Amino acid sequence: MATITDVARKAGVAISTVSNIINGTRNVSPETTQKVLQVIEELGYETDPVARNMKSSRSSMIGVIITNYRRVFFAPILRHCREIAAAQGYNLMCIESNDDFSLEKEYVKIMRNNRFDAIILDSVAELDNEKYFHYLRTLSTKGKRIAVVCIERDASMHGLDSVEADNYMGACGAMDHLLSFGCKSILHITGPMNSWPAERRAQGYCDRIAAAPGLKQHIVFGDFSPKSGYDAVKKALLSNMKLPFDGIFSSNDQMAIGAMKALKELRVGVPDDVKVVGFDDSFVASLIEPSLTSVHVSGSSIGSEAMRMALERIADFSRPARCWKIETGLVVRKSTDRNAYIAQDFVNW
Amino acid sequence: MATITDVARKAGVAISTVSNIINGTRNVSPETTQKVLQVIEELGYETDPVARNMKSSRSSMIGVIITNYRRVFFAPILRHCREIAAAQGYNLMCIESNDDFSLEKEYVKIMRNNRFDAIILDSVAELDNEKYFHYLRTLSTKGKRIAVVCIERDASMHGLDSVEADNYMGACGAMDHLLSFGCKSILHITGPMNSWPAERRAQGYCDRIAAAPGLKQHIVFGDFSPKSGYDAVKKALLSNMKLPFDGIFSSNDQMAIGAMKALKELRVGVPDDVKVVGFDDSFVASLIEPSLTSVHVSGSSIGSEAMRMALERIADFSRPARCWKIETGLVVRKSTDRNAYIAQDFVNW
DNA sequence: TAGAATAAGAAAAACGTTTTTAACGAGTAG
DNA sequence: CTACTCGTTAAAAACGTTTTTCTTATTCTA
Repeated sequence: MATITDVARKAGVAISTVSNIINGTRNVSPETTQKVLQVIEELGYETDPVARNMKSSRSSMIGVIITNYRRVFFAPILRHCREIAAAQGYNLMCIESNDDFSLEKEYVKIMRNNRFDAIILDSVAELDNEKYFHYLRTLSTKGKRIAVVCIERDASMHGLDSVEADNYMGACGAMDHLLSFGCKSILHITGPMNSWPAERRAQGYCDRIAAAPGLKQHIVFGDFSPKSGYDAVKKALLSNMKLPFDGIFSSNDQMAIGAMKALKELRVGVPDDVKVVGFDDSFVASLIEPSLTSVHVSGSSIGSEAMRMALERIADFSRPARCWKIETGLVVRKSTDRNAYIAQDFVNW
Repeated sequence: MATITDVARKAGVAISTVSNIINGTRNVSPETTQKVLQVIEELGYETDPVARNMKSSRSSMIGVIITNYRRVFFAPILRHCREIAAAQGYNLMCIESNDDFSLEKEYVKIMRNNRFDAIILDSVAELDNEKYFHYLRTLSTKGKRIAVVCIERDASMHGLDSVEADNYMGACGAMDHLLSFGCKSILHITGPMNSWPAERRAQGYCDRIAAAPGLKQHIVFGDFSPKSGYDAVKKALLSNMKLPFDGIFSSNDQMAIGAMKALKELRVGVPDDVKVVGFDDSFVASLIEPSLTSVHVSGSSIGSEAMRMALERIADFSRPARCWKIETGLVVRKSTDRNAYIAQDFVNW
């Protein structure tokens, strides 16, 4: 591997001159530039990113920490993060925390120590974990500055840029949809306890139940996995002789599908006996039969907005933190309305 | 951030002594060790990985390049890669090439320049791309040594460690299964052209068709996306009045599910009119209705074996390259056999 | 035309480590 | 008592950049 020294020597100029040409740091005469560029070409020289990082504390790397690769929801987020980052010369590096806070912290530290320029973080931390969020905040304030953007939660009160889908309103919309069919008993299958979106969705459920005269909460705890949705229904149905609910609002699609699987095994009709609504509108929603009504969350928007925020933050660390809310929208399919039809459904997959 | 110099000064020893203690490079007297360790604790010193990398060309990072996050198949691979790597103190960093060879090359280069210690690579390169594989080979032979392990293809003839599912035999098994039901016309939906597993699976299909008296090839090209499976069936059925096939062998589950969706819309019964077999046995296979018969490929084995190979390679760059074959197995579900039953199906999800 | 301002390039100092080489006693053998 | 090894520790040289400071030559202004 040729080094900058080799280039300088072969071109007969000083090292600093080569550096200035590469980075456009200072004026260099056209002739010198020309010659150096040619030598760089000849030698196939590439700047060593590690040495550059060492000296300038820029790595050109942006890290994304997601909770779980199994959640198909993350695919479009990562895709768009990468695309936006690449357009500005940044390289994406992704890791999964496996819903484990200590693993998340470990990777944040690794990225900090390696001077990543930004971190897009889908955290599982409690939102009132003052100490942790303060620590995250220091990453963008003290010394080497690392832009931190939270996704799927609003951490702007902690001084962190955030991008979040409007999970609460999405849940309300889903509930309104079920209620509009006259559902009298709606089961909610939650996500894992440490998921902020899951918490917001549950809150929407609770509020709508509270506002509907005569309706009672019926909650089963899940963990976003299909199996937990399946188990939730099996459990609820085994303990009762007659059908204890006529609607299901699931905190994500994958559990909703598990739930529908269980219903089918138990010969319960969807949407006739039970109407089911999922969340995320991930690709599986349009694939299964009956297709799944779901709250659409634009992963691509989350990904690109989060990355845009990160890049803006890198450009200016002084502006105040913002939270970008992404609108959700209900996509009605056959799991609630047997006549629903969407022309170009799952066209993106 | 405290540096090693701060530690040395405060402990009243030389920098090299501190380094030796941290890395266990040389004997240091117990008293000195004790004192230095204490100072490290007090100062909260952490070794700067960038500086270490600069000097020693070890980054403690292992990169994984997968083709596409949308393929749910990758989740367990990544999970297990991370776990095995973490046990030895390595950090995983993952990126998707989006099935794009130039992007793949770019990321290989980035990982090389950043001195990643190993790269687990799901390449989309043509297997006869001598130049590229030779380049990959040089990464582990010349200068700074980077262990390269290919997954989902056998690149051992190019001197690269490989881990690969036995896609060919898996495909043969799937075909034998369909043939055992007396299927007379089997449609194959392929994966993308640049996917080696897809190529092997197609080869298994072709060979079994050739060996079966009176059967003809019937191939539609897909790209692993559900939509392409859906389109494949729609196209095949629109052009014919009567059902042109009684079996479908799809190169992955996601296309098989798209195909089944199309069949359902066209009121074709599965498994009665058409029997469907997928590949990968991903979590969606057990979720849909009817559940999907699929060739099981252990993503967890691929992930952990690949990482193990990488770690062994790091420990010894001289041994010859190997290819580890992962056995596949058919998981029979209701898309081929209406009476199939699996007790703890999709228990892992 | 003297003196200052400007431009281009060179030299050198860092960044925080690892690793090689050197230094210094103390113990041991001849 | 010299010479040698051995066990510790210190000193210094890298690793490949960026960036600050220093030269030198050239142009501009009064």
